[in-house]
Amino acid sequence: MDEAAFLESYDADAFDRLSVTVDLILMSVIDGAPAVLLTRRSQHPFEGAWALPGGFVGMGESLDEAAHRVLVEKAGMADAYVEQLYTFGAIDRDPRTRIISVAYFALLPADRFAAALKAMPDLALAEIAVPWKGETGGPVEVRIDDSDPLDLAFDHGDIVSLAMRRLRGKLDYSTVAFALLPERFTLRALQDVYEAILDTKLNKSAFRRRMIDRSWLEATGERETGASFRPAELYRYLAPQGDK
Amino acid sequence: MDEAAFLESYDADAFDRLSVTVDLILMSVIDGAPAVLLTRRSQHPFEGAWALPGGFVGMGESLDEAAHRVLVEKAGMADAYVEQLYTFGAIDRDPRTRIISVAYFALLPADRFAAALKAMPDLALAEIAVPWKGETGGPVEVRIDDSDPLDLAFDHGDIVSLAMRRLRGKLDYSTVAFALLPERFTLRALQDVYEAILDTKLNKSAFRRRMIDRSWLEATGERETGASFRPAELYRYLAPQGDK
DNA sequence: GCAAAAGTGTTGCTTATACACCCATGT
DNA sequence: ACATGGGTGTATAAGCAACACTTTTGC
Repeated sequence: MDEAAFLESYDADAFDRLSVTVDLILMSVIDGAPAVLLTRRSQHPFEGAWALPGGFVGMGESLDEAAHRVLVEKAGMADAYVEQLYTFGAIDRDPRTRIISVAYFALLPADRFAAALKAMPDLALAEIAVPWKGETGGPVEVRIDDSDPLDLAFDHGDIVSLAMRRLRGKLDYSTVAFALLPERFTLRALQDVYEAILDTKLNKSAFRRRMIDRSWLEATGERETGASFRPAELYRYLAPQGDK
Repeated sequence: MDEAAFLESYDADAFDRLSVTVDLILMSVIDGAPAVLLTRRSQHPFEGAWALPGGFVGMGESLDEAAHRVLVEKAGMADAYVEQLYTFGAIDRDPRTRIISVAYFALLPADRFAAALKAMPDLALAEIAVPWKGETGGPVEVRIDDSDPLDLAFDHGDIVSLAMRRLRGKLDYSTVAFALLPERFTLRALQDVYEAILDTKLNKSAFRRRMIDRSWLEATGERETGASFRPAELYRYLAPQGDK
């Protein structure tokens, strides 16, 4: 049998087929704290509980395409920095049937949420707190408006914890922080993002030098307005170019 | 309708269901070079081509369980350090039907391959070469016995490239290197692993100090035998304990 | 004694931290 | 003028690479 004939006669049902979803961890830094976008479930299972926005992956779309579709349809965002996080595949993670979830995490500047929150009333922003002072893993706490820590639907609490860990881990050696800021920003705003995610105070001059030496930044020559003190210079993120 | 009734009536076919596989990147360092275990395909598609060992995920097993099953059945290994790498979900990555693949990468000491290679004649070890001298991504070259670079089946070339990049990235800040060495090893052997993966020469004394300062290592007091020169001390990996 | 590799010490450079100080703006 | 945060310089400490050197074994 040649390959064409083989493919012609291939039976896709010879092996089990599973339901596959993508779930989105849409993160930002808001008022000095990391935050994640949640949606209130309107159906069973976990009706009324808070969950990550997600959706089933269709036959005709890649995983990345599905993630972008969910970003638009369920989270009300036009676009964002999106990156695959991890795939969750425990047998009983969903009470309905066997469902595998590919988690994507997305980063957005704080101001990008306003429109979506207004348009879609089942969405809310939750603050993430990292109770473990050390570096290594452990669950995080998620709160909406200073509530008690929420129990998220499914294994979404684990997913958010992993996303938070990944964000911390990538902060220093990658450019993820810039995805959390508007196009122009001050070095102080950049440092605030770092401090919120790492939950520490950083030294001002050391931070400035490190950032400028990396040459990921370009001074625009423009300055902040409206402050009642010396206005700070606005910087812009420079995508790495030569990369050698 | 309450939740029990909802679950009772849930139709798992309301959404598309996809075929899901796990593919294993079984890596080691052999004769001073990174290596990966490949299997020769005996069926269409890509009959005769080299591919990663893999298998379909069944309804009744988690992704991690499926990865371990493939490790045993397809790669002939009893156990190994295994970690999820990435999930590949392009629409046409498999000519048969829509198949999503969750890639796991596994690390083993060089001597653990001999038995499997003998017992399963369709397996082979391929050497990985990293042609790009810089840090960032790019495809790697895979060779069996000094052949020309192989074209692997499916998108397995991309998968191996990503695995190699991940291995490099994790080397410095994690303990993956110890998974590539036997239980007792010399500091020279450890340095050889680092040099093979990073494809650079490292400074001896700086390397020794760095490793010992990390306190991941314990001197056993025993020494190498059989060398015609000063025998080196044997060390053992100490799993991080307090972790604080 | 010689070859070969283990193992140590010293020096200098690069990078991070602490802290003091000056600068520019609105009130 | 002064309060406030932006921005810069310097001094000290920590970490790392280069290199020379000493030690221990088999032959």
